[in-house]
Amino acid sequence: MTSNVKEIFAGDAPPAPAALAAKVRTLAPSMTRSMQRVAEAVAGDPAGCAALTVTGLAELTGTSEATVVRTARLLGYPGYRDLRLALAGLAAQQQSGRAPAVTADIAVDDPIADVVAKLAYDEQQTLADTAAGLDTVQLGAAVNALAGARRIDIYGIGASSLVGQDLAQKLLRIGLIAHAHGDPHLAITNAVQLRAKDVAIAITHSGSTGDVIEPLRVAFEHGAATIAITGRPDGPVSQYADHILTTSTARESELRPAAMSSRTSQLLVVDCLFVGVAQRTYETAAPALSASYEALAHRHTPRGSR
Amino acid sequence: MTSNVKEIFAGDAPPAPAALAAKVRTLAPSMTRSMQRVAEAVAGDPAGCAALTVTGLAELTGTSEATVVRTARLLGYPGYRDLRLALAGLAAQQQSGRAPAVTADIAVDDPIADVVAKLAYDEQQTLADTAAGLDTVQLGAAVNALAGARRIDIYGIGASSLVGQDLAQKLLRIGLIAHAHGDPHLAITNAVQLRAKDVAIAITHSGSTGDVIEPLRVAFEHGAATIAITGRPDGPVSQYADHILTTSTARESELRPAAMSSRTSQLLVVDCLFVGVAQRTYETAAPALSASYEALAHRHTPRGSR
DNA sequence: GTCACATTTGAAAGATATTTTCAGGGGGGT
DNA sequence: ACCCCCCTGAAAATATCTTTCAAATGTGAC
Repeated sequence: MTSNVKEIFAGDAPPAPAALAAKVRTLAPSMTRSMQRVAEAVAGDPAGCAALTVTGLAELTGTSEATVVRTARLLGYPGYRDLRLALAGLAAQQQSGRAPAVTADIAVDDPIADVVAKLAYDEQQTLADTAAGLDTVQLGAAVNALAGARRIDIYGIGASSLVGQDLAQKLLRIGLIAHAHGDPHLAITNAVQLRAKDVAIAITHSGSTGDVIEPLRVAFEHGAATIAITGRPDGPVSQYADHILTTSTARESELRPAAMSSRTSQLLVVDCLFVGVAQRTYETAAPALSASYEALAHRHTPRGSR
Repeated sequence: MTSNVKEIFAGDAPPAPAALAAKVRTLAPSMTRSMQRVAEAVAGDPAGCAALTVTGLAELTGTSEATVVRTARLLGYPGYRDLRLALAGLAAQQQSGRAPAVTADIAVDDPIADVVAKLAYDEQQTLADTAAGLDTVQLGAAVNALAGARRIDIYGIGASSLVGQDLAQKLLRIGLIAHAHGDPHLAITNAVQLRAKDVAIAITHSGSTGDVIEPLRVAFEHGAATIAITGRPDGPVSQYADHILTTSTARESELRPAAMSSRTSQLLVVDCLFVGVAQRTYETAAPALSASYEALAHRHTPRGSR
């Protein structure tokens, strides 16, 4: 047990996960020259070495396969194959570690990969914020109103109009009578028809979009239950809303208009409403959901279905 | 470039690091039964599988070595060896990183607070998967095509129609000529007008929505650049797409229809396209962006606007 | 300075693991 | 019920990894 380093480590160390760099430093002194070259390469560029075969690494370091294997053994692995796996793991960890560079604003010269990462991160953040800030009592009340509604009118303009359409589509699919209005005049004309047992929903990020507030006011005054989905719960729209659902406001930048995160936020709220209503009306919703799915099936060409 | 998934991925995607779970879900539908077993094992226990040899994994899944290799290829790796390395990386990331907060399906009797939490979590997951699985090379090419386009036509039906409208709205706002078509017949009628320098975009989660594929085919045959945003890159729609942008597929349940996560995924892709184009055309886009913002200001009642 | 010994090193043989080939079998369509 | 196509796994072919062994190199003693 004198000079054989291999024996010192025998049996004790399960292959090292991330302690590899440290182990290299620890053991370097006890290594022969060519082994040190290998260890150095491995510690210096785990990702690159993980991509190499024994022969490749041997050539890169100007040594032989045997030396590479000996080095792997010395580091505590049964063979080169296992060292390679550990190397891949290490590389992945290192890479994921330096991820949080994405918090910065999107710049004009950002490579496309950064844009993807930053957008995804921002939207995830928006979702978390929205979920955290959503008042479940208000949400529950809104769901109740919707579940028993005779008719549902939804008002939204611009980007919010699409969110309204999304909600209307979903509610229709579970058998409710919902309509999304894009045109402010038609919206008001229709709002006049509403009465108790009906529900009106206004979607406006700013909380002060006149074209959306007006129809909600009319609905409110005619006795319908009213819901506001807005990022400004203190805005004018709230005057006429029985239930206020707050969406989150994320910082915006030139290349990332507010419309993006408000849309994400609004959609989450809308999904929550939908699922809540679907739960409440499960008896009728379940068959309706599968029915609409079946009806669409023939619209898809058979190929690629398996 | 028809139905061969291998070719679709050839050359473009360097083996995925953390996108693996997402990729498994994306490609699972196009897999054969035994391949699915392998993919399932791999996605379910990356660490465990990384420790296995081809033969071991074949035995574990009750299949043959050949099938394991085939699965690895389908997932975008040159062979099993490389899949194994990626697996080791994934395992390392998982272990070092986050708690794998398991999300149960949304149940009928879930309290509303749980619904909010689960939906938010699922959508965050969808975003992460989409970002990880998005091919930035394809994305860059698509952005290039859009940035120089004379005219842009967008096809989407049902839920995807809203995504198309969202994209059209955004592109219009930075001075591009974009139109989202909801009606299949009008879409085809318009597609005939397209020629080189024009871009056609088809949005379909299933990749096999005839009403969307047809106009894309027409556009393709008239020499327009074509982009497909789909969850099934091996689907029929890809035949006529110069650039394929893959959206992620999340598991769905009765109360959480696939439409929800596919919409989230599609919107992220669309946002990436938009920001990419805005970067590329910054000179004209920047003034256009602020101009449209100013134009809207008077539509908001003064109170609560700041 | 030279010899003897111990140690390191790489070439090549040997053992595993991976990939490819190919023929039999099962499922879906007509 | 039949046929065709495509999936599937056994086995051959190849690549990769491991071991062996002899030559080369360095080290210390005389």
